Amino acid sequence: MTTQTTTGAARPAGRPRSEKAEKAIIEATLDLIGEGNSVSELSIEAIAARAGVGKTTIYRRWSNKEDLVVDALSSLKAPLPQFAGRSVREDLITWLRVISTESADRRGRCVMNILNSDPGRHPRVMERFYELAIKPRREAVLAVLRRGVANGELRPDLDVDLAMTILNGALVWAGKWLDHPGQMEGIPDRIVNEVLRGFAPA
Amino acid sequence: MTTQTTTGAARPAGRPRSEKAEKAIIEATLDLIGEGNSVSELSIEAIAARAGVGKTTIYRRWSNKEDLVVDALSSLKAPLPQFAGRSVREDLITWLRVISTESADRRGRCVMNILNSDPGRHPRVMERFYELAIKPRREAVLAVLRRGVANGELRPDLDVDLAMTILNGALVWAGKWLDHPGQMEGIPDRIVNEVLRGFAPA
DNA sequence: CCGATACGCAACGGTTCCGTTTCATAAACC
DNA sequence: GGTTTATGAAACGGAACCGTTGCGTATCGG
Repeated sequence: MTTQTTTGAARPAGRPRSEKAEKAIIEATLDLIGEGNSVSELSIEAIAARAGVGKTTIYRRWSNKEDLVVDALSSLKAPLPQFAGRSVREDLITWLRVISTESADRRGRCVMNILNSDPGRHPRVMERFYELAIKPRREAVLAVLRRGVANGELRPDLDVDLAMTILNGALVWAGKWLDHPGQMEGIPDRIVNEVLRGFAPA
Repeated sequence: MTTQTTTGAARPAGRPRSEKAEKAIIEATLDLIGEGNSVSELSIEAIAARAGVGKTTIYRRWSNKEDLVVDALSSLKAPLPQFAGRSVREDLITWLRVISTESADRRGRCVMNILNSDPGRHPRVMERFYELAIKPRREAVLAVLRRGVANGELRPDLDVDLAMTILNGALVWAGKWLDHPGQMEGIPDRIVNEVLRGFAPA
């Protein structure tokens, strides 16, 4: 039994694990996902090489690839979009613009690539990812829609869940079939306008 | 110089290529795609094993994996859905129901898996696939929407392209986030109803 | 300094897949 | 029968990656 001077968990003897290496590994993982690699296509060797790290350093921290990916995705806490609240229309446009804009940076591409991957393939990864990156925002947007139902901006019998599926699905689908990001320019506004008015004449 | 008794292309001497083997190879390829394998994940060895065929037989016909996949997808000519034409609402519901139903069989799953794959990864495959399986149906549905605009069922200033993106995107997105196929039951009807009426009150 | 642990690196044996070659056999034509 | 081509099976060398091990070095606490 050694003398214990500090309270709390005993610090193990020897060289401590490198924070820098850990960051580099997670960054490398996110880079590779952002570049379009599916979870199945990720290889520990590629991650180690990209991070400038030995494979040992990875295996010492994570026992398998999925655990690593789950931890990497945990660093993708997306900030909740700030809704002005002046109108539901405005907030929904803001929401779609946020998605659209974020798809340009690395984190956004990560999110999109994971979203577009087969959910049945890596259930633990998807579950964690959903809780972390999707659910909070989903709740926030649902609140906007419910506010609209409550204050008469939206139909009282609107299915807010389905409404959100329509909005998100439309934007993602649009992004998938446009070659150049520039074409996404006015899409959020146009989608919101069309679905608010409806396709049928007044 | 040999005597030429038949007209047309000279039949080469020797054993002819087996039609059966060719079919088996393509079926095996579609099976594997339908089971969720991306094009990158397909391996010639797995295809050969599944088809009960030697690798030689594959390499003799296709010089690379993409050529094989392109040919395999060519056998997926989706029949155009038959629209009753009584109303645009009805035809759009029919359309979404067709997609939804087809997602259950192997060909449909193939289509969905290819659609959900990264378009930038195998451009030749995607291009061919779009021309073959997407474009014709897209044109047919656009015709339905234009008919609606012309006869007053839809708003005269409706953006039919965007409208179709919204419909398809919503359905695909809904299918992605439902675990059991049974939950898709009334989704097509509900989507069409919501987007025709619009989220805003009349 | 010493013991303990982590580090990057290189190498290991094992697996999967690549694209090619060899082989005995099968199926067409003359 | 003889020629020619295709077939399935097996094996090749090579590549990528797996998860592990050993090595020399670096970095902590005592």
